[in-house]
Amino acid sequence: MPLKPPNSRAPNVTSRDVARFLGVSQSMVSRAFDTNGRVSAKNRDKILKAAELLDYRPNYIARSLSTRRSGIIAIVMGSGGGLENPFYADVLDQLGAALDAVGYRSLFFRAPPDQDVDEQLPALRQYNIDGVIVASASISSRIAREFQRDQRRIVLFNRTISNALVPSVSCDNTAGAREIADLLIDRGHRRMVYVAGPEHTSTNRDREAGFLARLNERGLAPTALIRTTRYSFGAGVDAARQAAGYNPDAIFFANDILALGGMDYLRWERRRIVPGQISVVGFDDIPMASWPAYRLTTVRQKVDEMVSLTVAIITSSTEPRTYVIPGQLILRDSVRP
Amino acid sequence: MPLKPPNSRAPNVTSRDVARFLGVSQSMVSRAFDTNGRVSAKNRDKILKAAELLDYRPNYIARSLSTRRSGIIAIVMGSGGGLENPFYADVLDQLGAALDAVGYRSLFFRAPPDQDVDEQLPALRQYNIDGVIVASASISSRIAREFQRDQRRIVLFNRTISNALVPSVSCDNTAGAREIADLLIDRGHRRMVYVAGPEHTSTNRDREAGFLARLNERGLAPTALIRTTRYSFGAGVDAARQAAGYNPDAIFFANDILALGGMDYLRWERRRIVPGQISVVGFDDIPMASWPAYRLTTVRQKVDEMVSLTVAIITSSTEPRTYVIPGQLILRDSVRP
DNA sequence: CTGAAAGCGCTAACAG
DNA sequence: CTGTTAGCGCTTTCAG
Repeated sequence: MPLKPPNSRAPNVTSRDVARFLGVSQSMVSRAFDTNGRVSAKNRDKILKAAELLDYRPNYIARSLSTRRSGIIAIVMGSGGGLENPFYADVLDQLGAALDAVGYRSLFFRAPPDQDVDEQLPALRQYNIDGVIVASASISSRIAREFQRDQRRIVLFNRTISNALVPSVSCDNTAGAREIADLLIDRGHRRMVYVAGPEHTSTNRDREAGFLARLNERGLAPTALIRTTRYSFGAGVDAARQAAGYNPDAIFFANDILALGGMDYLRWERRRIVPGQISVVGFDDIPMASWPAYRLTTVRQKVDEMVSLTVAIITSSTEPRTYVIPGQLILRDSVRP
Repeated sequence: MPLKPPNSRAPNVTSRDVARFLGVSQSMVSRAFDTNGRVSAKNRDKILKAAELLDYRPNYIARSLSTRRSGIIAIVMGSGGGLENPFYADVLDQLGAALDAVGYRSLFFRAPPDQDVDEQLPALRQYNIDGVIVASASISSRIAREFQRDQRRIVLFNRTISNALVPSVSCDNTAGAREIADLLIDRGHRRMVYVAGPEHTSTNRDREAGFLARLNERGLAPTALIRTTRYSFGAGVDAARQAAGYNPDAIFFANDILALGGMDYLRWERRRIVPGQISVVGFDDIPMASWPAYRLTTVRQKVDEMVSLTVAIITSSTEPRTYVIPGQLILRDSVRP
């Protein structure tokens, strides 16, 4: 706990105050706030009214101390590849809203760049977190299991762990990438380069594998494979610069933000016509992908579906296992007809 | 607290366990974890080691119950005008990081669209929140004061309340807008329209007032003033469509995301050359503003400075008052030379 | 259905 | 410096 002056008495109204006010026992007040606490309808009513009158609200901290639950879900994101990617800003926004809707609060954690969240998780225990959603960051299965053993829910968002058993929901990155391979080949491209995202991310692994596998199945190989170390606009322009050296007729970027950077580089630095001279494709379908200046062809991740599932797992209203949601190819104007 | 099964005993190791293990008192263990608790160096050492050995960590919930502090700061954003504006994604990211750095955690709250956060604040009390940062949402001064009286810190980020006394840090929106007025006039524009953001936001009020005032001082008046109801790309294109009817030679949008939408509309729907036929200006300097496809002239908000100040107020390491940080005019290519 | 009593795990006087 | 003793505000047996 940080640097804080001692506390001055700002006495809150407690359940005991309400009890005294009404001349009933404190535990009855407690029960009145429990949906299935045994209290006569009449008394519950009386208590709820008095509570309102006295401006009483149950203190979650105290409740949490005895129940070992907090009503709080932690959302963990890497600080590299987190909010700086608009896709995850959207994910965070939607997750927060969905969690809110079922009565949970979200505690927002950031994992240090290029480090998994193993360090952070034990700390979460200190807050009696009910569950954690790990998005855009990785975690070891050992830590994950340990967490689960503690009756805490965990779900990986767009991440998977080799050793299964820890539930996850992600986009079908492999299939999406395969579709893109087909699209590009069918449109007559033969000099294709793949711009990979950070190596340790499972999204990149799957997209890369899917794309390459499909190329191979159709008797082709990528002209080059370029690696970036982060998902950012800047990394996209750097990658495109390198890619340009191979004189490609199409570039598939591991995600949209990379693709946008690449596209801008090609158009404004190299004066290339997209898609006239070169096609570019991304993945995610972030808002900017549909902006008129880009009209990027991409694969949409169905975030709303993914979010509902994630929250359903957290609330135990669906089976905790691996879910893979198909993406949706969005044809716009960055690939030649 | 949401729907959750009862809890199964997953007994945590407590300070008492450590005490017993070492044959010292439980309170000594507690003190050992308090930076200025009176414990002999030797004993503290022993305790810290034993704690590590037993994998003991202080339970923040229990601590919070007795200290009435939580080490948690709430960040409140409106769901309209929150994360969907990249500016606030960045703010959230930086606030989170800065808070982390001083040992605080951030609880993320969203205010329902077009509603102030008055409803939410009392709920925060239930979590023993140490403070709250209100960004992109409004709050009544009554509620704010009540919160402060409770020894809780509050700071408004880019929002101000007529009745001062609640600390805030914001960009000098008025001055920034005046600079833009000067820029546009100096570059010879005479048919200028202002595209306003949502009426109830203080950022918009100040930008609008500054722009109009400066125009007036220089003997000019806007050709039109168009109102939007949200800060979004889509709202920007709609506004530009209306603006086009007035045949303006420059449009100042209340913020960047609006401006980007407007620019794309003008270029791709109306085939206008920016800035050849029409100039456009925004405010904020979000990452996309510098993308080659846009090169938007705008006023940069110094987010890092604003964030440091905000956190400093929260940690009481600086005087809680109104801070106004000057913005910085960023000249790019969307205004004619 | 209702009340009394015993904690949840920690901090904070208060003596020694 | 160290141990003892009360709570923080709520949930949860357990009797009645």
